[in-house]
Amino acid sequence: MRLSQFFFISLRETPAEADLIGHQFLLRGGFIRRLSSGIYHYLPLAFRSLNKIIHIVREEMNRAGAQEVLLPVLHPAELWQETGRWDQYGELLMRLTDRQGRDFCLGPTHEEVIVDLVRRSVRSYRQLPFNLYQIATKFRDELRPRGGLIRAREFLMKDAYSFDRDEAGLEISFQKMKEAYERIFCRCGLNAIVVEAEAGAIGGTDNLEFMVPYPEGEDRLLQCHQCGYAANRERAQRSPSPSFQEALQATVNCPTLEKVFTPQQKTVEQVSGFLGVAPCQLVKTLLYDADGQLVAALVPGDKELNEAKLQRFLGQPVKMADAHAIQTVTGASVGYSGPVGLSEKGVRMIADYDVALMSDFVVGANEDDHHFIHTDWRRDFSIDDFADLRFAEAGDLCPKCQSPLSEERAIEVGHIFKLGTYYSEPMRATFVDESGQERPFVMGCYGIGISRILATVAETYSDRDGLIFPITIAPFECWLMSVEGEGELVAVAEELYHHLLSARIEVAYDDRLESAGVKFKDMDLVGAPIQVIVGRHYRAEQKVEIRLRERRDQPVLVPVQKVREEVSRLRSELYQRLDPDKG
RNA sequence: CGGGGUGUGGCGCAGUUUGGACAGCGCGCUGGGUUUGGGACCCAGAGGUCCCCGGUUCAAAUCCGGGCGCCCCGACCA
Repeated sequence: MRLSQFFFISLRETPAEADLIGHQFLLRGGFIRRLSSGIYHYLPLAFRSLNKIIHIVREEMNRAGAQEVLLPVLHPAELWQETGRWDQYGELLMRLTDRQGRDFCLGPTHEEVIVDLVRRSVRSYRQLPFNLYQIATKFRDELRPRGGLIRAREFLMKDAYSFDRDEAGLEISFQKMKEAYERIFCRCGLNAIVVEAEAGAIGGTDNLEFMVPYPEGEDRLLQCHQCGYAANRERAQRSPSPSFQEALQATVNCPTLEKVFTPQQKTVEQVSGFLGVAPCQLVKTLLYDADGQLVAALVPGDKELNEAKLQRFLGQPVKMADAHAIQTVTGASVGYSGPVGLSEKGVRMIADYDVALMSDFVVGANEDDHHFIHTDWRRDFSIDDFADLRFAEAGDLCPKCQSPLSEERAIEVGHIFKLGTYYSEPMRATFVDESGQERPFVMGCYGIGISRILATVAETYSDRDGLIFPITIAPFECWLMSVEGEGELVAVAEELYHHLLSARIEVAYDDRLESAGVKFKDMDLVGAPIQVIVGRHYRAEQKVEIRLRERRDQPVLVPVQKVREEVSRLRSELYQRLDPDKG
């Protein structure tokens, strides 16, 4: 491609709208432009990259036996009402009405649509298993789009749905996808860590996320470098501290319980500030409604309760008790709840492991404007169970091997779920098994953010001058320029351009009448992995300079006739690096 | 939805506090010339609903009221 004819518009200055480095380079390099919040144009450079990502995903999905389809973007409301997600999905769903007044949404995901398709087409276990996928634009009216392509409202996604006759079949489908995903991310140059995750709104049982560590990422993951345990923050479990058992047996050594006046002091910050104690000397009492039964969850004042853990422990969904329920059971308004005396009122008491280690702490007194100080759980109230209730954090102990966990931020690039019959059952999507029995399909679903991969690569591969693309998804494999706009060097560059094209190398040739400086800057900004320069070394000794974008300071000088060969060699080296079969 | 910020030629910004001058600067863009190893130089140009609506005033980019867009933090999140 000749740059003089290519739709390539780079920006000298960083647009004010971006503050992530990769987003800035994508904007400056002329890859993308914003149309509206969370909505982007993909210009030719970005589209070339996206197509390469798509090609990789397609190859690996096909290799794993999946088949590509293209499903509608516009979904009738009735389908979403069938599973209850029309209401559940909330504001994230882009809703619209057609001329007849019928409700539709733009698909944020396609479980309903695919189950509907399959239930009307597939009857027999003989037709199973299969896995259908598509690569298409998705719409989610994100509460807050951010980071450019990282979280957009309109984005490219690959979503796949597997249909099996039973759990064993699902397990096989799931493992195939896991392997395919590992290959895809490897080929894209992404170091994706597989972590356990919570199912969230999608439902189902097991699920794994593929996370790329990045300090500005919106997700957090916890990892054990000892045994390899890894989970996102929502899901990460922890072992109780080694002194937990002793703490259970310890004798009380705490001054007498005392009620103190704490007018208008409701939050942990207020109370600890007012009383002059550290937040970690408070115990928060959070009241939940578990299907009519009230549950008190206790966590240290400086820690955050993980509702998913509470639900998991109880084996049922919970919601925060409302102000009325709290008033009724504690006799006080929200903010003054405490554990003392609650058990007697039929509240189930569950405390985080950490609470066992505490003594002489502050709790709400179940009376407006009052707290207790010098509280001890062994003496002053009873606890039914200790459990892992709070979010894990760095330093907590691995649930598998008790080594300390580390925590880091990451970008989620893929997510695979075992759905089971979560959708097939309510939608009555069934097949007939060998014995003539109707059974619901056992499903899995598998997502990859295509445009998010591009964003993630941009974030994680750059230096101060621009992007540094992995060759597999670079818009061009090679970038060729001469330092002059006309003259002998240009003739050489022209010749090289044809050499490279004839070797089927994807080359961008900067034939614009720009100064050398501009061409160098643009070359580095866009980040094609191999750079070829006809310049002073040609003038001096008829040599062409070849270098890798990632190591600009280590060029090799070769005669014109050797350029094609050298570039080809470098190219295959770069591809090999990202080849999952090479190991 | 809560908190913070912001809106001025294509891009980045100044001017707004304390109303008044042709609404400025850098980059980019157009024409001409000189250049060509890291965003060159000279000359001459073009380009503006100062986010929108309303109000105050002799006078509004600037003050007041309302609205909208965009970015960040949080809530949220396949």
